[in-house]
Amino acid sequence: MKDVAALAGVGIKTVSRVVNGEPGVSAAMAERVERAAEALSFQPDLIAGNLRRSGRRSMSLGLLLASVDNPFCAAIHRAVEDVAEERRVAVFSASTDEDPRRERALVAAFTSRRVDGLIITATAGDQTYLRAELETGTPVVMVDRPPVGIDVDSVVVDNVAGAEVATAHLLAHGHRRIAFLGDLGQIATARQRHEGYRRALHAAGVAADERLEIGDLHDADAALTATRELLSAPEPPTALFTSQNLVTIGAIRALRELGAQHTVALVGFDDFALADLVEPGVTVVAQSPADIGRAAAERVFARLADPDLPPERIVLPTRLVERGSGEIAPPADAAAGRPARTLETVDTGSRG
Amino acid sequence: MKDVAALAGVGIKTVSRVVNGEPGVSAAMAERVERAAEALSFQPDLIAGNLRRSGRRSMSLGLLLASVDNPFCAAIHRAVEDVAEERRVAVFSASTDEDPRRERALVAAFTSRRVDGLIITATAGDQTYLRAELETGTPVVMVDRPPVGIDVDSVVVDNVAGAEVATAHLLAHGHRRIAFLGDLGQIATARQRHEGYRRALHAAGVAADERLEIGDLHDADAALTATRELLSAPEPPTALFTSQNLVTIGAIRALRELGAQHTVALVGFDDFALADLVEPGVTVVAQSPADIGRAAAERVFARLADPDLPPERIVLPTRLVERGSGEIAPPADAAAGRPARTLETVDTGSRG
DNA sequence: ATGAAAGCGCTAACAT
DNA sequence: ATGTTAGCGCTTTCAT
Repeated sequence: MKDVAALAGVGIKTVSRVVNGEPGVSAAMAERVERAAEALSFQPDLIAGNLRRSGRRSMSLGLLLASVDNPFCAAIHRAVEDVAEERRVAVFSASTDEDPRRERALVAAFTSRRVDGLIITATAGDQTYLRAELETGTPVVMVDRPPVGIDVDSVVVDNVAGAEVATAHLLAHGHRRIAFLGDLGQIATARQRHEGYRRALHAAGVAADERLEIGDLHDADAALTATRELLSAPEPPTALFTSQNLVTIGAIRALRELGAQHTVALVGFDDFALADLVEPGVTVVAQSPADIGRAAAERVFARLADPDLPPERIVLPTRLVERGSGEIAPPADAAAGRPARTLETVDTGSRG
Repeated sequence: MKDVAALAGVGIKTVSRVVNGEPGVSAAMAERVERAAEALSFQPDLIAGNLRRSGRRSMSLGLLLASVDNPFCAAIHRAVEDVAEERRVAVFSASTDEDPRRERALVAAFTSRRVDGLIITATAGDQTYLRAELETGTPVVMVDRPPVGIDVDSVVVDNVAGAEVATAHLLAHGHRRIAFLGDLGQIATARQRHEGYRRALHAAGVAADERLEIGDLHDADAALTATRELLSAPEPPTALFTSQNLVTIGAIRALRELGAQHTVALVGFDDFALADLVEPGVTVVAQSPADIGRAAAERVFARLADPDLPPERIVLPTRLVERGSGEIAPPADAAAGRPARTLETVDTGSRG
């Protein structure tokens, strides 16, 4: 900038004015400065500028996801990017792999770069370590999972209700032995989905059977093994409720391996690509990750504009998508001793 | 930092030393400074620090993808992140949506933030606009597609060879009417895959039929429509070669819609999740996006360490994965007038 | 309309 | 072992 000023034979402040399109510069002068800037292929240093600029914004945002490589996270990512881009804000992203220590390290990495806001998929434990950030006024929004130990904005779906709908759907189709395949117990949404499953069983007067409830499945392989074992046990389930993307896929692999995909019913939490193309199509309780991401990013900017906003909990809807796997009836002999079709006509009222 | 120095009753430089773990500070002093820093919950400003620090690194990297939301791109993204994280470098990412203007704007957004390196999936046209960046010494690595108009590092796969293998595979199974479904013509890899397709046909002595070559398909819907039309034409193809992820998925939808998934053969370029779970499994020429991303990121850091490295073109292998859809033989009457099984025993030699 | 000086939060170079 | 001064590239404030 100094060089540009020298070349144009003007003061450094005039260059600053021209570059930032500030008023108070004659056309002739602006022209001259622009030519000099062009000649030196000058590009203003946004970082240095914001060091002194009022508001002291870095025009960047930090996004913490389970993994940028996970389709659910990636959809959130894209929505956040789109909202940020409109405001000329760049986004840093990183993957926690569900490791609380990584989460803290990455937050530190972002805050030391003075991001204007933080969007976080919390991993576990609590987020009290964010207190310092909150005091400096940095907006923090939790996505997908609720905050623990701090009172900040969050964007979540009603996991309990979604899981209840999924389970009720299977009950309505006559199932009584419904297995629950859950993600890591440390993940809040995994626990909530388990809770919804239990509530639905209870509401239908079906006793929970702990042998049918498997947790701590974080990838497709673990889910495959667990499903295989479940189905080869003495009293196998007639239906599965899988509480997450990868778990659903693992379960599908196991069902196909056993040739049981047309006899054992399946409802998954989370939609995924090609869910309609496998045979049978996979019935899911879908979330809209793009909506989650957009809402979170918008909340960051809203709070940046008005720091006094009270923390808000934004709850987005889930939606049951019937594709076949969830509408399979139990075998005639499976519900022996119980009125198998009692709930057949119950409407879960959850579409849309 | 000033405040910390004041509270600890020391000079500002001592604080700097303690914070950065530089030698030459007595244990007692360090202890005192650390306590003061803790009390004020001081977090060093990495950006301000790097303003003066020798080397002048921002410890950040810019990654330009077609879309962060695309599984292929997301896999690259994750690999880049992992390499960068080891070096305590944060990564900015953004999506071009194949728009050259967006590409330029996003590069500008990154360079104005003084990223230490740029990894770019070029969209179209040429990248001469990057000249200025290159002169400042910023490492630029092109991923997935070769650079145009500039001589920089790149990490690509041999698309021509991969497409040739895919097409030869179909030819070897007796097909003579093989359709090509390609991505946007502006995309270099789309053109290369088309070239490989043509070469394979030529090598087998099969005349190209332009009615079987459809281009400019960028999403699943476009591919679905195109496939539907191809298959309902007078002389439909007996096999399809789809040159990209989403195009493959669109084609699968069309095949199922027409009930033709077990009669029309299909080989896709790019692997995708659940390719093995649809019926029949989808035969693909797979790339390894994680390897691509890792190689690109490593190249950035290598060039950062030694700016005089000559630009290198890193070519990664593709691999044919047979899953069923590519091994379907043409109907007995399809090859009328031609020696349908001549190439049956040709080994493409491309596995691994 | 234009420019000089001070300073953003920090590190480099050089004292002491 | 510790502190002082200058200055990174820019914007602010205040003068002209």
